[in-house]
Amino acid sequence: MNPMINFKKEFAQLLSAQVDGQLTAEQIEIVLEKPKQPEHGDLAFPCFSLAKIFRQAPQKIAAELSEKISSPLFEKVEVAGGYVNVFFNKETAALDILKQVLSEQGEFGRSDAGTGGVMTIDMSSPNIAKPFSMGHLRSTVIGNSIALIAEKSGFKPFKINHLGDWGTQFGKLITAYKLWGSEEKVSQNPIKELLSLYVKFHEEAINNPSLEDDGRLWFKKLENGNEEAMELWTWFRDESLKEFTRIYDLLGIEFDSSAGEAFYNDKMDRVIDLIEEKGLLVESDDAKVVDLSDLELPPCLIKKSDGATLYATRDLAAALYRKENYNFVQSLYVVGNEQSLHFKQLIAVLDKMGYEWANTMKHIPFGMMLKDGKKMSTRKGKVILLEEVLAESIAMSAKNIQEKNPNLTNKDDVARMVGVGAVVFHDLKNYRLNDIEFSLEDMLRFEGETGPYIQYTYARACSILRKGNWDKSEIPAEFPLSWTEEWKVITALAEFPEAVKRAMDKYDPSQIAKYVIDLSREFNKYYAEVKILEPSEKKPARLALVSAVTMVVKEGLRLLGMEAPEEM
RNA sequence: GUCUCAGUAGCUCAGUAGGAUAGAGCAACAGUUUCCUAAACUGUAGGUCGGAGGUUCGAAUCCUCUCUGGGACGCCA
Repeated sequence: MNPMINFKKEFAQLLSAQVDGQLTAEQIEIVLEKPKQPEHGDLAFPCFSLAKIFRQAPQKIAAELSEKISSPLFEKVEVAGGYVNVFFNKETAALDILKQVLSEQGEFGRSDAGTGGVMTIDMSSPNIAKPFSMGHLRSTVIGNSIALIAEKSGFKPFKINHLGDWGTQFGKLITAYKLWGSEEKVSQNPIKELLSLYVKFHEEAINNPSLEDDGRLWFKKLENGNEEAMELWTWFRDESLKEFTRIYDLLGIEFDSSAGEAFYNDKMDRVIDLIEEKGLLVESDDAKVVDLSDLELPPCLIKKSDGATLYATRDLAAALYRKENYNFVQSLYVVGNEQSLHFKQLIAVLDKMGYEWANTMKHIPFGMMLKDGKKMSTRKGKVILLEEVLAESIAMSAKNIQEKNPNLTNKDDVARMVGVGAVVFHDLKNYRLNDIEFSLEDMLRFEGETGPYIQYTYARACSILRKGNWDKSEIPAEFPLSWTEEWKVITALAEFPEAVKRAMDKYDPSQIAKYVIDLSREFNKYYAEVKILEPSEKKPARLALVSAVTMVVKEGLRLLGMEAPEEM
């Protein structure tokens, strides 16, 4: 239980008892707000809605209410404008919060809201034979963070890397390889060579449209198990996975399943049969579709005129497979914004098929990584490689360490944590749906609201604890403090559980990132203002506070998929 | 054309189940280290919240219209 909730509940109950039954404590709790200005206290009740009911000026109501509110939890109740503002008893509140954080440590903020239900998360899903681009980073880190937040919220996350290892693109690639490729070149530098073949295919296809037909033909052969096609496909796939694994290792991300699109090849007929059985399959221009016009959606294409399957068919098969094998209570798809229509159609088809669990599937869209204000296109070879960006970021971080802390023992490790952290945090700190204009300069900025800033805050706090010989298992029984300087840090700590809840409710890791920025800012101000290690009767309590900060910052970073170096 | 997402300080963004004086970071300028890591902190400057109506005691937040930009819209994924 979040300690702040006690204060909120107390205030709401006291108010409720004074309003002639016009508002319940629960209703009041919802409208209670945290004032923006610290001089307005810690919690405020706006009286405007009561003004109508009682036909009195809100200021007058507030004044009357304030006289009747008193509790040992509050040190002061004031009236300002139409608000009743209360100030918490800092000693009591601080003690409650610190004791809780220090005893729960990394468990602080955990909830059982998910009641152990399985949440599948379709994420990352890079395309085989294409480089791992900055675009895929978003799905990967957002999905990973949502999984961590879900676990903390009582779900059982199940991360699925739905590899793009099937589709017409492979027909195109095989065509291009047979025309212009060389085994030697591909072996030497697989991804780069395959990408340039893919790009060349699209360049040539502009003047030679029959290439597209060849591509489709080769894909058809692949679907029919043609030996040559299968051999090439397996080769391309293996080489790609090697590269992807290198990146996932760097990011510290693992999957519970890497069943890609090809995995569902033998599960397609059944889905199509099922759709047909329900009488949903309609023929249209030689293709098979499910009509969705009653929902004002374009029809969902199930089978092409040449009999080959499509993306939607595979996703339907995958949805069915996941429900049957994992029995999810929620199924998330962390996939770009531009595919919203596809997921609307997917859910609509499942709904029409009579699966009541269709509405437990959720598309978690995110904005695009833009280059010069435009979408990046693999076909035109306009991609930015994640691995190169990570390498630059790590190099930059190593350079900083060399300048600022040359005696650091595990330099390489820390450079990796900070370099990777900078890139991950940059991606997660803003609202998911915002487009991001790619800027290496922004990404490698290590000052201000950045990953390194948070990690630095953590390292500084750890340094103090080391010098103060703080034992983190020790929880002092009392803290003889007035808590004026530390009050903002303490309230920031108390807000962590709410940030986790918000992040879960909105499937939005940026809620955690923003929280961790706020907490770090408050701590850094405190650090600049108060000499924590200076001998004083307050020192043990201050160390306890610093210890609590390290625990929450570290846990916040963990939920974002980032590491926290104890020195940097 | 239809649908959809967005427009807040020079730049990047918070703030939206309506609430008090719209907040940060970067960039600019001025400071802070004999003292716990200056990847930090303090201060100055910077705004008709795209525009116009409307609802309301109260609107960046809700409704309508409008302008601008991104994206999607059947045989790619």
